[in-house]
Amino acid sequence: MSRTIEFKSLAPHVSLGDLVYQQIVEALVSGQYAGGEELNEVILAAQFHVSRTPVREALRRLAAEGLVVNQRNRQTTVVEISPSEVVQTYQVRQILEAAAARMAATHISSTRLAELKGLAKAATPRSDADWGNGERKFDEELHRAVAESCGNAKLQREIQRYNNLVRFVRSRVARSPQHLAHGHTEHLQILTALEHRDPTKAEAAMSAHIASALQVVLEELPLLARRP
Amino acid sequence: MSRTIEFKSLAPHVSLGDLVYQQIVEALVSGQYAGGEELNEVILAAQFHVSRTPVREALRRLAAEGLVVNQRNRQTTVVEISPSEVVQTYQVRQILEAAAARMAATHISSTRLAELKGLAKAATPRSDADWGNGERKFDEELHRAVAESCGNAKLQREIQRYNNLVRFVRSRVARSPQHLAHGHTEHLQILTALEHRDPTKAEAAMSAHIASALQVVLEELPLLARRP
DNA sequence: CGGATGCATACTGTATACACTTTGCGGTGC
DNA sequence: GCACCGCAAAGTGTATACAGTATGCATCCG
Repeated sequence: MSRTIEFKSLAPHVSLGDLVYQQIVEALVSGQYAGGEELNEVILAAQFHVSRTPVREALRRLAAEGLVVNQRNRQTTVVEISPSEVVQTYQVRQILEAAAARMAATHISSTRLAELKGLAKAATPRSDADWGNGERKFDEELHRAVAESCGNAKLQREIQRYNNLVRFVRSRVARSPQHLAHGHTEHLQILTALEHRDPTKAEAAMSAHIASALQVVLEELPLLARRP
Repeated sequence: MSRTIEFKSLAPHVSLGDLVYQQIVEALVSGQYAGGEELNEVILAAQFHVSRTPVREALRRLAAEGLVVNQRNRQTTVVEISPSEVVQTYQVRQILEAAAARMAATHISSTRLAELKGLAKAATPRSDADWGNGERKFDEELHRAVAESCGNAKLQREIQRYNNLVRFVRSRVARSPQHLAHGHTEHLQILTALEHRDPTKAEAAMSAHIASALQVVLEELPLLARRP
């Protein structure tokens, strides 16, 4: 299994710990590690051509975010996601982002709204094969805009922090891009509620959106068992 | 300023990093550091009679929780809490715990409810000087019970993690114990809603409770300026 | 043949040494 | 006198050496 990793990047004032962290997150979120797999500090250090110190730093950070588990004197292991934990993760996301949507309805700037409308148009598929990229970008930007525009930096921070776990969980269970098409009308409803500056509707739309995303994911759950 | 710290405790399978972390949290939450104060790794290591490694670990963890800030190549500093950040912190807490209360209404066990009722009785003051301890214990246990009984381990974890920041913020601004007396009837309303298994009322009661706790704190805000 | 015991091994936990970055101060040249 | 340059000190970032702990295996005893 070739899992060699290249970087030693050109970034000047970013610590190796940060780089290693980002690399491992990317690897985890793109499904390169199996649930329960052991992450050996020495091996990782060799792969990244750094010492154990930055690797340890990254692993502790990942553990704090819930992507890996480390018990004292044991190798840290990639978290195993049970169906019930998928539900729990989406529930927490629902709680955080629904609240953010409610607040964003009164705080979001009109320029930001205009940006989103542009992306929404771009995401509308010309052909049916055309889904994918445009919709994914719209999805990401919408959620990001809601978090950034909620008017509460601490809530924004929690949402973005939690997003790593969400991406991790999703990468374990969602394979088909069907949820993208599925989510388009929901996204538009959220956007419309924001345009109308309607907190209640924005909250409800976001809540429904995440609930339905969970449903889509749950239908694919049998996949959970067989992972690389 | 004698800030010597004793431990080197008897705990067998707890790492020094954990111990240092707990000690610093305790120090931060009990107001032993001023906002903006610099936390020097070497000095802390000396105070705890350990090397810099566990200290660094603890500091990174605290940074992840938002109690301190560290920029690359700069000393980590204790976070400075502005009035607006007090509001933001309580808002996030409100979002998380109100949701937990709603869920706990359907999940909490009757034995747990009985425990809480016992504490509630014990917290009712015989004399007026008697507030304080009983009420604080009731408060803590109620919030803990709600988090633990919400039926979502991930939500519970986020609440407990966030609680460190809440305690930190509160320690900066709340001086008088007046909020304890103030909160008693609100606590009872939460408990009653839980007993009635009424999610909506439980959520509303918790939400109102935290909002009013914020109000009490805001009235003491002038204190924010002058800290040790 | 089964089980317990001791040892080797492979890790993580901690300490320490070294490198790099930032910053403030002092000297020097204009 | 002022500005700029350079250097030294202090502090963090990283690497590495050392210590401690859990675990599997082999061996020995019953």
